[in-house]
Amino acid sequence: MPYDPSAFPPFAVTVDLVVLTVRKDALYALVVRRGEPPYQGRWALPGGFVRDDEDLESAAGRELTEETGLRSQALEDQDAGAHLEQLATYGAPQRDPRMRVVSVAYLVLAPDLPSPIAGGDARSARWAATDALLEAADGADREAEEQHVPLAFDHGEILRDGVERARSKIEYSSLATAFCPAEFTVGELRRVYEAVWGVALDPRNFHRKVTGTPGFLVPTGGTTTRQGGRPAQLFRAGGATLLNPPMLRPEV
Amino acid sequence: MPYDPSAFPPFAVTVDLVVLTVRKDALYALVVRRGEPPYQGRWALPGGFVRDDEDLESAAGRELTEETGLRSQALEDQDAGAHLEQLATYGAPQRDPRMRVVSVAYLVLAPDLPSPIAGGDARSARWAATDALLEAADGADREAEEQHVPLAFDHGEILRDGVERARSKIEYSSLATAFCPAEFTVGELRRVYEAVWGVALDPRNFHRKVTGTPGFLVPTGGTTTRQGGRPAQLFRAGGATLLNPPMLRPEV
DNA sequence: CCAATAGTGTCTATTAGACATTATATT
DNA sequence: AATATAATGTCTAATAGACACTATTGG
Repeated sequence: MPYDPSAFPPFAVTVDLVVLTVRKDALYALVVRRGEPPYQGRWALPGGFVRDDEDLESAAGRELTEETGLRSQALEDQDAGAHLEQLATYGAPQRDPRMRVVSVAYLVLAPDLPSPIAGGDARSARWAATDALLEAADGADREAEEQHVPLAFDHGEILRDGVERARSKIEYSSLATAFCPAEFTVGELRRVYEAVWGVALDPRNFHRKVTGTPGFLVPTGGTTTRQGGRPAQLFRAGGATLLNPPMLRPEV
Repeated sequence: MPYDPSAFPPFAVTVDLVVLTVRKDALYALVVRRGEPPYQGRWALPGGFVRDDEDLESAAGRELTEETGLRSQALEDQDAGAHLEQLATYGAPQRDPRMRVVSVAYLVLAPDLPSPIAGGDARSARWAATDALLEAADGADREAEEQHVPLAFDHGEILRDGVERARSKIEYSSLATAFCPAEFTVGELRRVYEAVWGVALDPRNFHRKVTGTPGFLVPTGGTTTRQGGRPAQLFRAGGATLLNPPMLRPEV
């Protein structure tokens, strides 16, 4: 096709973030309250327009920092910080009633933050259990109830895809450690798996499995009793990104 | 953010296709020759602009039909036709020197086509071995050689991501059948795995594994000798999309 | 006959999962 | 002492992988 700037329709491009964390033994997502129409007053995923000279991943990282104060951490990096990866792109013609918007969604896996949310636009941001958010997206009949209001736009669908991505990725990658602080115990890592998958795992088999997978965990030498009981060894994430053999999700 | 149409920079949105097929026991990708600058004369992935009122997946399906005559087949459908799924989105600011373009890449897995390519713009389209295309992307030193010219734009990177997606997805899904005709033998399916992974598999263990995985294969009753030797049973793809247990790629 | 592919059977080392036991902290 | 969590050990059924063997075509 010949180059003709008038031959293509103009789009707005945004990034939306599915920021997940584990707290209170459940999976939580970051949502922000919308201040203007459409969907005024409803909860939505954080996000915003991609700037003129900005890479997509840079835009996602910038939005993340603006909303949470977290530093993003691309796939390559190993240091502390949240894991960030591209999730999928959503571009149905009427997904935003104002104009044609294509949104590139990014998935962020973050440890439970000490301060609730320390960002700029934090007044109207909160963590919400993904269970409740996704229930709302399904059962549209009882919206009147407490938290059972679906997310704005197609953000319910995006959140569902993000949760499913997280659930499957911790099977065959070491990403579950992204939900943990820099140093963590085997029990804490197990509680991450249990929260994300929504199942109970045998602590003894889990311990044998993760400590036996090469490159998954590296002992730091320290111990902690923050969970009560016998002191547990502290680990940090090892260099391995792909787990072989994978962690097996029960009865799938 | 308040709604202000002048507040966001305009983007062009395109779809690019990674169309893969198995032929001659190797993985091949569809490429088209560029007629205009930039990268004039170079090979590129097929693709084009998303139209004003068009869904992203519809645009990908339309481009696929235009380029190959194939009917696309979204994830839900089970009938004959190529498998189509979203791969990833590429939006580096300078990836197209003419203007800011965000490209949503789609992955298509197609059976080996009887006629080479029966589409509109087929004059300058061909199947190319992915090995050669990706070698070119790596070793930029010997571009002078036969096919060792890298793909236009960032299409080498997109192709690499598509091949990697295909390699990993046939492990835990029944997608390998998308490379086969409607009816196929266990041996033909095994050659698909061998071509995509680039390994040799034990025919006897493979047979036991795939026929023992519930929902993977459904016998049609017919037989064929098109491969020579003893007649082989014909199968079609079963309803299962996720394989449990997964096929295991050797020595990864 | 031989060569080629299809299909089934057998053996073994490994492993997932169930569960016992010991260790070390707090209350 | 009672209780909680950590860590290691044992047993068994299931399985991946190696490989023997038979079946059925074409040349």
